[in-house]
Amino acid sequence: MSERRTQEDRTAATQQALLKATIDCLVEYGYAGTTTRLVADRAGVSRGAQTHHYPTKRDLVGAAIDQLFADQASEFTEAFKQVPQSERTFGRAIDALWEIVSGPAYAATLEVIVAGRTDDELRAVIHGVAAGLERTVVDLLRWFAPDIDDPVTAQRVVDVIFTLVQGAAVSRYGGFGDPEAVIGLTRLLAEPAVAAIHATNAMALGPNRSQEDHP
Amino acid sequence: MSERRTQEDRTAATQQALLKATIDCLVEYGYAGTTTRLVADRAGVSRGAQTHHYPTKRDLVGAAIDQLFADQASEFTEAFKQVPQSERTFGRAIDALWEIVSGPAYAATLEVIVAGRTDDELRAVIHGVAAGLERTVVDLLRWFAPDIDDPVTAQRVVDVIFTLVQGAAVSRYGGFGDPEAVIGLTRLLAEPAVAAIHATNAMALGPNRSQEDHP
DNA sequence: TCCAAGAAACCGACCTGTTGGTTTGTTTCT
DNA sequence: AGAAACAAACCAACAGGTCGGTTTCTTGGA
Repeated sequence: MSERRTQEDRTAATQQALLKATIDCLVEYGYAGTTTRLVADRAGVSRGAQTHHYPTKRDLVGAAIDQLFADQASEFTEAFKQVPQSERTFGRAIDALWEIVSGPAYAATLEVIVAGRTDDELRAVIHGVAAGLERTVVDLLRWFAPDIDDPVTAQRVVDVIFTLVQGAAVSRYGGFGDPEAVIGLTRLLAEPAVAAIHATNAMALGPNRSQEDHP
Repeated sequence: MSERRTQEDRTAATQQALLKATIDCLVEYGYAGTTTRLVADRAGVSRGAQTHHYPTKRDLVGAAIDQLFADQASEFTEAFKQVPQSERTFGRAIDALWEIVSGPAYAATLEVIVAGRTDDELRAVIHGVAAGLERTVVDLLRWFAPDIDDPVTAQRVVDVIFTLVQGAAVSRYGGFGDPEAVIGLTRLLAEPAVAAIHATNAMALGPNRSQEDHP
């Protein structure tokens, strides 16, 4: 019965448990409702251990945000990767996106985004990891639209789609409108919209955003 | 110096001050940071008075939500009404929408929406007033697109636009993407999209949403 | 190989401040 | 006089954070 675990293993285990519990609590009770005690309990970890690994609540939530965004990135990649080659249309991508954004992970994400609105340190953390997640999503979605060569255009299309799906998620939380219908409509219009963007791309968009990231 | 005020005046004044202070606090400190003491202080009202008019925090915030959504409705109407007849294009409407959603009122709204996600009573209040606000916005935007006769289509278009703008607002808070660019693009694509919707409207959208509200 | 000493993980009691809500009393209008 | 609006003291609950002490692993010298 003697299970001798290395220190590294122990820290990894409890930290993992804590972060998972934190994310769960964010989903279930919101940011304010996510107390350190609750997290510790849920993680099956003593409060002392929690404070040892994450001295302050911000440390805890900050680490959880890192994990959360990383998880989301994997979730995206996973969901997209398993779409058969033949079905890689924009509509399908939107479906996948919508499903993910409807899940618990995005609830937690929205929670920290809103919390970050009035918490400078938190916001800094979020903005830091947001860029990475965005890059992942962009790369993935670009994968779904190989016909778009211009990286700027691709970026814009992805932006619009993601923005729309995100807005739909918020609408659902708020009880506005009919998010499902919006998504359905978006799915229908996605491809023609891309064409339209291609058409308007050369003109009228000059002034802003001259610099762009390049591989 | 004796200013004799009627009871009715007094209650109206302090309640008004409290609700305004509540909304301000929501904007500045978020839902969790909006404590009853803070609100009372900011309203220049004793805590006793506050508890007299709104015995519980939920009563306070609930009333504030009513006011908030009513304010938003007026703000929308106001902003839209003062757009000259000649400029009533969808693009212009989107600009107005974006400006409003970038303002403090929407920050407070998002705050309570997210809070409502994990607070049943709050959510009930929000869902209650959301319908009213939605109706206002729909009516207003329809005003900007008189060529859309079909109420179902009009509703859908408005839904999409509002969803997009809302998503852009959240994106900005989260540090995602380039919300301004998304809005710009939306403005460019709005009119062609309407045409496309008109084209696809007859087909493929049958199954869901057969019933609709009618004037 | 063994074992002492150090480091890291862990534990739970404790402290301080704040929260929402209650209660008791005072002022202002009716 | 009676009711309301208002004021402030008060309370229990709970938050995040600190702290002394215990257990578990690691390490390096005999």
